[in-house]
Amino acid sequence: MTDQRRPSAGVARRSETSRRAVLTAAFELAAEVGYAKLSIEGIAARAGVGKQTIYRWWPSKGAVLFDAFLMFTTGEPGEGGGGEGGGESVEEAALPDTGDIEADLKTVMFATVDELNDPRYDRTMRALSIEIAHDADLAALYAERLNRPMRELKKRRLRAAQEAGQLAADLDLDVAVDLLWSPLLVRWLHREGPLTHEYAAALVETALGGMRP
Amino acid sequence: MTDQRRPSAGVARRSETSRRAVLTAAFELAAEVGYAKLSIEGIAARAGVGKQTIYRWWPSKGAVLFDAFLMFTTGEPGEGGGGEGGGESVEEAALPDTGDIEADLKTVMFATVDELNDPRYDRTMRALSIEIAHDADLAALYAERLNRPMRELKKRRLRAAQEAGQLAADLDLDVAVDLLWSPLLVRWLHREGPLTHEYAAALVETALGGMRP
Amino acid sequence: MTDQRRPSAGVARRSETSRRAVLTAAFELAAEVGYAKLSIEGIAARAGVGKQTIYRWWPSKGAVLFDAFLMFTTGEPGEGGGGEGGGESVEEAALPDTGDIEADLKTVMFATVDELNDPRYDRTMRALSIEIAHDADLAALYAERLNRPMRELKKRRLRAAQEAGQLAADLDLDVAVDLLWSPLLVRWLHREGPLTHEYAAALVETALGGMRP
Amino acid sequence: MTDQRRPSAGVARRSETSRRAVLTAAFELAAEVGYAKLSIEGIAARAGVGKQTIYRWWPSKGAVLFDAFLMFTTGEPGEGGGGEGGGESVEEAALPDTGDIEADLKTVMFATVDELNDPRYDRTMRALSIEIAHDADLAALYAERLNRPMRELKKRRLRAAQEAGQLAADLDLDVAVDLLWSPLLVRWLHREGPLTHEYAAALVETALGGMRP
DNA sequence: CCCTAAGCGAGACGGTACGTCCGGTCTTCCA
DNA sequence: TGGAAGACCGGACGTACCGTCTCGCTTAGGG
Repeated sequence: MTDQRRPSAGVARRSETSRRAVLTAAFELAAEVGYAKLSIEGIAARAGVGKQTIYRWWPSKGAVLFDAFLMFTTGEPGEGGGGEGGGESVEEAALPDTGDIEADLKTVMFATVDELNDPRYDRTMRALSIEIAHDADLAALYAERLNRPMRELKKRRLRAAQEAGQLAADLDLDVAVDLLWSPLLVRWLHREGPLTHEYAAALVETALGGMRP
Repeated sequence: MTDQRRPSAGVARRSETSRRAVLTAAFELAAEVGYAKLSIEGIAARAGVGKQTIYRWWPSKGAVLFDAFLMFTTGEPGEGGGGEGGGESVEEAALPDTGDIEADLKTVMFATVDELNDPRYDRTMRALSIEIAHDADLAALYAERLNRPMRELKKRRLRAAQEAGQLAADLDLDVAVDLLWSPLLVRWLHREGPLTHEYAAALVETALGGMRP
Repeated sequence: MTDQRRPSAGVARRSETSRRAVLTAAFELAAEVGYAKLSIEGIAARAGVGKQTIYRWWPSKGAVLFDAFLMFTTGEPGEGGGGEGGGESVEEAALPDTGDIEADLKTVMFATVDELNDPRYDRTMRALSIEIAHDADLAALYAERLNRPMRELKKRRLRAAQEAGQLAADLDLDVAVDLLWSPLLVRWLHREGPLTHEYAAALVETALGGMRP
Repeated sequence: MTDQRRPSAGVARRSETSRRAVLTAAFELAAEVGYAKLSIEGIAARAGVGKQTIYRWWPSKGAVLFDAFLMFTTGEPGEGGGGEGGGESVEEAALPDTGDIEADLKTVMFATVDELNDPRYDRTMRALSIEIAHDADLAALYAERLNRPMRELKKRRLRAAQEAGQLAADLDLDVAVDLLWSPLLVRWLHREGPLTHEYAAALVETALGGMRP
């Protein structure tokens, strides 16, 4: 997000306490009140922190929210590039692989559906989504730090299936991932209909088999 | 949005002039400054209208934006009144049908891609999308008045292909529509990558043929 | 206030019902909510009258209040010049005359004190006073229609005392009236101290006897 | 008005610059446009200050006006802080004392008359008077901070005359002050007649000599 | 006895100001 | 020197009234 973490050298002593207080407050407020009423003023107050402390370390409300999300989702580190110590949880994770790609995809997508149906996660994720939608910088950050690792995981599972001959050898895995997950996201974000396991299953089946007879 | 048009009875009717001025101002401002700087105060000023006139007839900034979009997209009516005079443009329209479903889908999706790449349309549509994402009422309105007609059109073309034996007889057309268009929307809204004809073509081909070998 | 009453000729038929409803509403609202929250909108609503009916017949909020005061204070007529039929109540009234000017003055001033201490009268009169203080036109009207008759009454009693040799022959009665009543008004309007009979009595005694030894 | 000036403790202290800008703007605007068009919005704009800065430190428009009047009338301090540094100008002042109470009173009252006839002073003072008339809190403040010192000055001169045997030994000086000045105020505020030196002279003479023969 | 013009209630309109909230910046003190 | 505290300017929020302006309706003349 920002630079910081000039390890020793000059001086630089960002308060870890404040950082965590801000991110925690942001995350909780997002879950409680949603995007519309989420204010930097409110975050600072809830965190017991001066507003300047937020402005000093984050460029925008979305950036705070993003870091908060990162902290509570992946291991911890939040933002500093430093950390090979934190991202591991994502790196080490893997999608289930029972050998049956259709079943495994359904398992994962059902989990996504359940998550999006949880009000707390819904509000947080919705707030983040909205920030991303109108802040290109944040979108890039999101793509790189949150979306890319997730997409890698998905592609890894698809690649395994491909190598097992269950998917077409010339399948573009990025397109495949979009084909499966995007409809879920759109239906959720724009509330175009109920987000059910049935819908997710239909997506998997249709995407796998294709629309042709 | 609102009802109005109690033809006689009470009295004092809504000013059509003001209504159009507001919607025009909203549409133009959204295209010019984007969501973040779109204010009711600004719309009122640009429209030469008292703020109360906006608050009187629309429940939220998003509702104004929605009506503006509706007015400039479909024929006219916006919300009240006209009735059977306006919705026709959408109803009467139809997707191209050359007999080749793959080619026709690409044609339509290329057009969508081009639209989303146009900065003016991008800003307007993005503003509307964001409003929809955090206003369930507006989302319902959008689903009903803007999304449903478009989806009907798409499904009509798919149904024709289905009847011609080019698509599976048991294909769920709603799922099919989502499969094709959602990835476009997500990539656009979250700026996950360049929105190109190539990408759209890949989507069509993969969705039609399926991911399996 | 206004002209109206072109008896026949064109047409002109002001609704007496509305006039009274407006004045009653104004008077009651002034007594209930005081000057600060007294609005033409509120008066119209309470009177069940269109705002235009007020703007048509009165030039200002103060004018309405003035007429209301006039109607509920002196007999009735309100404003139309027509009426030699209404002012009589004031004309016919007279201050008490027991032959003892000091006692009589105290009686009258005690009554004034009591009136000003009554919350309902206080609020109404205060609202009117404030309007008068920042509207020269209204001030002129007030001086002519409400203040002058009252002053005449007072001067009449003083003149009687003067003729009876109880007051100096060369006493300027207007100055005398001011000397007696103004301190009461100022103390009341600016809340400079408690408005008591004692204070009124002291005023009368000092004014009569003078400040010299 | 307000307290403030917690010298150390918390932090962030009030801007003296803003305070003076607000009071200056209020004073000038009151003199220029009068009570009716005096708005907090206007004061803030003219002072180059955020509205919140006014709302933060003053409870009402009248309070601002009062402080403005205080600052431009007595030395300076306005309300908070300074303390013993400001009130002196009034304390040290004194009414003229030539030994002739009648002449001295006329001198002072002529000055008052001239002041009230000055349009700038008239508008300012009228605005303040009106605010006082409908705000009891402000009235108390006014009585204490502006009226009391002035009254003290007047009583001091009257007391000197009393000790010199020119006034009755048992004269209530407060009543005497009211007797002399209130008629001036009422005639001015309600515009009951021309405010002339003649009128003031008549007041002094009548009050001194009494109404009796 | 109808016709017509007014007054009427209702209330929308373009505006101004209200008092509040928040965004970002700046300043002061403490640790 | 980073951080808490919070004042500051700016500007949008949503509300309340202002004074003006249609609307249809009602009603009282004059034809």
